[in-house]
Parts: sequence; C-alpha cells; structure tokens
Amino acid sequence: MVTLAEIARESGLSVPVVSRALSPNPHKDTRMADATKMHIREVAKRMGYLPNRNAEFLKRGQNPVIGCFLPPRTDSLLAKLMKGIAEESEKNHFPVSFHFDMTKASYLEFIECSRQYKNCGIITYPYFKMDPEAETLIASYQKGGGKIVLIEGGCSNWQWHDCISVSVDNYLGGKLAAEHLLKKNLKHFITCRYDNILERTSGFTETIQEAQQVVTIADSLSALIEKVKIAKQYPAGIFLPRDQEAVTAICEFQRNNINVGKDVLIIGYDDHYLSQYTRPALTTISQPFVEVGRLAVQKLISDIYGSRAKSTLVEPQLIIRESA
Amino acid sequence: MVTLAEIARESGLSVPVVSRALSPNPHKDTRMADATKMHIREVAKRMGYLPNRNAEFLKRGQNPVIGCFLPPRTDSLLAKLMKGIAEESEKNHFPVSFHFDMTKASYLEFIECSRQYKNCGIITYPYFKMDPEAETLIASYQKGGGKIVLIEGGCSNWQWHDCISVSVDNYLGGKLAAEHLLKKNLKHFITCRYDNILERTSGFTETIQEAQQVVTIADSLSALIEKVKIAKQYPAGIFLPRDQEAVTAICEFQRNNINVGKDVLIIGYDDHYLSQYTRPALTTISQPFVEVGRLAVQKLISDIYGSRAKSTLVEPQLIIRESA
DNA sequence: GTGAAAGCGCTAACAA
DNA sequence: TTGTTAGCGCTTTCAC
Repeated sequence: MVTLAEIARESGLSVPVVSRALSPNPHKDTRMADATKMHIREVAKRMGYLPNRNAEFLKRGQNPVIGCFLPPRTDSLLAKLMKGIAEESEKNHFPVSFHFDMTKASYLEFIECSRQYKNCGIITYPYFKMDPEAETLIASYQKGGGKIVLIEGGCSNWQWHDCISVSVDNYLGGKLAAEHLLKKNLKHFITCRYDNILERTSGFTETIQEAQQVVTIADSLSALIEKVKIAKQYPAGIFLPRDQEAVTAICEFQRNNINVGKDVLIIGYDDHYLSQYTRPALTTISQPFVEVGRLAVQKLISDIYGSRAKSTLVEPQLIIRESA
Repeated sequence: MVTLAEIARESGLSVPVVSRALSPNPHKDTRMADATKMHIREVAKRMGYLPNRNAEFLKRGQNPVIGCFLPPRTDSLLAKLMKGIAEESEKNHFPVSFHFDMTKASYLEFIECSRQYKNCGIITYPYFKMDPEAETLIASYQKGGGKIVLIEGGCSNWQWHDCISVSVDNYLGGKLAAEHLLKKNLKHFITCRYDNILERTSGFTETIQEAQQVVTIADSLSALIEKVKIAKQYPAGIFLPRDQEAVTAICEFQRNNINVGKDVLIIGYDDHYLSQYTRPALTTISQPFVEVGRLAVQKLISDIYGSRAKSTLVEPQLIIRESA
C-alpha cells in the first residue's frame, strides 16, 4: 500500500505537504505552490496512491463510515437503493454500514450508535419527525459533527433539521400514468388509494380531472375490480399505485375473461423485478432508486468535506410494456 | 466514545492489559489472571465500550472492511443477501464495501483493490474459477493476509483455494418441489431446464423418477405450455425452476382458461417479492439468502480472527401458497 | 501476569 | 510556502 510517506520520499517533500496536496478537504486553506501541488499529485497517481480513510478519520476522531437506516424490506426497490448507495460509497472509498428496521426503538439506537461511533455521516428516511426523543438525538448527532442526508418518497419543500434530502416525485409518477392513459381514448378511469402513497393517487386523479375526464377512486383492489366489472365501460384505464396490486389485478381480470391490454389498461408503480414477467407484461412507473442512492451519498460526502449540497427531487419514469 | 485508556483508568490497570482482555483475537496467548479479565470485561460493558476497528486495523496494517462482489441484479434475492451481509457485519462493527458486476475485468479490479487496500476479507461468488489471471490474483490476496468466503448456488463438495463456502442446496430445492407434487395424485409431471440452474431440475426429475413416475423436460417455457395443452393430462404438476417463468405460466394458463391450482399445479423457485401477489398466489421454493449472508460474514470474521470455520450447505424451503 | 514504549498512516497546530 | 512535532486508539514487542 502506497503511503504519504513514500510519496514524500519520492517527491523530496515532507509528509504534511503531500497530505495537503492530496486531501479532498477544501477547508485546508494553507497555500502552496501550484507547481508543487501538481507534481505531488502526479507522483501520487503514478505510484497508485489510495487514501487511507482509516488513518484520516482516526486523526479526525471520527469513523469513515456511512451509516444507513433503511426499511426492512427485501424487494427490488430496496435492492436498487442499496446498490446506488453501495456503489457510490465504494467509488469514494467510504465503507457503509446498513441497518434495517422501522421501529422507533431501533431508529433511536441507530442514531445513538452513529453518534457514539462518530460515524461521519448517515443516510436515513425521516422517520419520527415529530418525536421529541428522536429530535433531540438527531440534533445531538449533528452537534457532534455528524452529517445527514434524508431519503424520502415525498415532496421536497419542507425542511428537517436543515438536512439535505433526496426525494422521488411521486405526484409526477401519478401524473405520468394519467397522461399515458389519456392518450388511449378510454371510456372510464379508475384508481385506488392507499395510505402513505396518497401523492401518487393525487397526481393521477388531478391530471385526469384537468383533462375534463371523470375518475373513480376505489378504497381497495377488490372494490376496484368489482366497480370495473359492474360498469362494463370498456376500454377502461386503471392506475394501481403499487405493482403488487397491479399483478393481482392482471390475474383476476384474466380469470374473469376480461382482456388486459384491450378491455382494461393497467399501470402499476415501482417496477418490481417480476412485473416484466406477467402476461401481458406490466406497464409501470419506475422509481430511480439507484440514482437516489448515488445522489444521497454524493451529497453526504460533499457535506462531510465541508461543501454543502442542495436537496434534489428525482423524477420517476414510465416504463411502457403491454398492459397499457 | 469509550476508549481502552478510559477503561484502564477506571479499572486501575494498563492499556495493554485491557486490550488483551477485550480482544477477540485468540492468538493472543499471553496469560492473565481470570479475575482480572472478568473485571475488565465487566467494566468495559458497564461503560458501554465499543471497539474502534479503525485503530485496531490501522495497527494491523489492514482495513476493517469486508468487501463483497455480487451480481448486478436488483431483485429480492440480492436484497436478501445484502441484508444478511449488512446486518451481520453491522452487528460485529465491521463496515462493508459492495461491488456489483459479473465481468472478469471488474472482478480482477475488485480483488486487486481489496489487496491494495488490505481489506481484511472478501465475500464473493467463485467467478472465473479456471481463469489463470483470477487465480493468481486471488492467491496473492490470500498471501497478503486477506480472507475469503465464497457464496454459491451449487453443491458444496469442491474446493477453491482452500476457501470457506456457503451454498444453497439447489438439488434439495428441486426435490422438495417434487415431493410436494407427488402427494397430489397427479397424471403428469413436467419441468423446464435452464443453464446455470440445472441442479434444481435434476433434484426434481430424479425425485419424480425415484417414485416410479414419468417426468417430461421441456427446453423452454413456451414448449412446456404447448406440451401441457396438447397432452391434456390433468391435473398436471409443473416445476419451473425460476419464479419469473412461473409467473408468466400462471398468466398464460389463465388466458387459456386452464385452471391454475386445479388443472395445473405450479411450483416456482426463488420467492421473489411479487410471487405472493399472483392469483392464485405462487407456491415456490425460497432460498434463505438472508441467512446465507449472515453465515458468510460470521465465517469470514471467525477466519479473520484466526479460527477457521467450516463450509455450510444451507437448505431451501418450500413456501406453500395456492398454485400447488 | 502486567506495564512501558513504539508505531500503524494521517492531519492539525505551530514554527521556520 | 514548507517542515516539525504531536497525537488519534489500538496492538505488539519486550522488559519487569
């Protein structure tokens, strides 16, 4: 392993100078000759220098570890998010530490643990926003120098502890579904509402209504299927704001000899792994969670090295397959 | 953060003694009074001591990071594996670094990178087993003190570089599917073969044959469906060694008015997230990848601290739902 | 059975 | 603009 000392020897300078020339920390405003800096960087590159985050953060009194608190699911969404986070951290030579849960107790434990270990930053959903215990702990973590980036599936115009956030625009997701169905000259629009993801439904219904069309909102999948069967207004456009219900719907309609892709057009949400394998294959809204993970890490690392990044709202994407 | 120095002060002993009392490294055969050891451990626990892997490995000239090389998928299987690895590492205060790819170039880069950084251990699929470049690099990584645990979906009776491995018994998976279907008094057994997962098919067909029944093997899903429709030997038992084809099959049969769960019984493999949402819900074989990940980390850490663990063959599990 | 001293690679504070 | 010194928390000699 190439160390600063070796580079110093090779370039005929001292270790601290080399350190300053290679550090990503912009706070180091100690001036130095540009020529020297260039020279050192060149030598470092030639020798294949890789920074030892360990030693860097040992000195700082911190841990070069990015802690992540994620929902305890094991599906494509989580896989994408972890992949984004892991790849980007890897690229920047930061190891990661993942926790999976959703309970308050484990959330508090996570923050407390990150604080004790002096992990340099954390990525988390903004769970327990109003909880006083959580609030106190978060504040204390930040006071100890810890940085935070939030990931969420909501809107972006709010603030929590002055945190940077990366969100997916779920309202837009619903809107994209509506716009796609509106092109199809349909007789009937219907969707379903589920708590926690109401924005997707709003994006859909409001867009349909803006186009002067009527949209029905069901309270459950079975109610929706019943309504469609009774109305018999084909072709009908159906937006199910989660793939799981969309897959169930495809199966149920086909069992009832209703032609999915012709009598009823179905759009799901999330682009889970198996959604492409139904017949007809499911048209769905994909949340770019790999990118969300990447962005979260990038922003966190910027913040750790002292240059604060802006919050971002990421756009979901319509994946057109056969069901609509 | 509680340090060894603080514990030393509190317990009236020196730092090195405390270090020896708390280190997980069994190589430290320096004797010490049992009473002292107990006392130190108690004090450490009371003060909430957490080891600083950073400092520990800085001294060792290594990195306290577990590198993982995983296939670049974003599905439930990978989510489960990452979850298992991440949780177990977290529990042992080891950060992780994930790489995702399947190409030889990136595999070599991963090993080389792990070697340069002196990452204390890696978890990987045994890609490029016969490749001379890969072989050399792996050997060199091991020579530098790096430990390896392999994860694979195969049998366990082979060795590579004397590595510890954690595998899922895919033959057993096929066998479980067969045993379940054999109880159903069926007229016809049929399955499909895909490269890379031939063991699942073997487990199935051999078990059916041992029961003196005839089993048909198709070369593709469409061929299988065609054969079932032509044979018309209902009820038929179908084993699709991947959920994706099983889901497609459920849809296709229902479109053709063949009753899944009655005329044809279908068993899939992998228990992807959406498999529970088809109608009828898919009966499938679940690979316990969370456990695989956990075991891999446990064995790796044992090895890092000098006590070598045995290879394990993990058993998959039949998840009975409605399709069979 | 225990402690003193040195050093892992790096950076911050200060001196030159 | 560059170099010197000290120290982060831990482990490893080696002395007692």
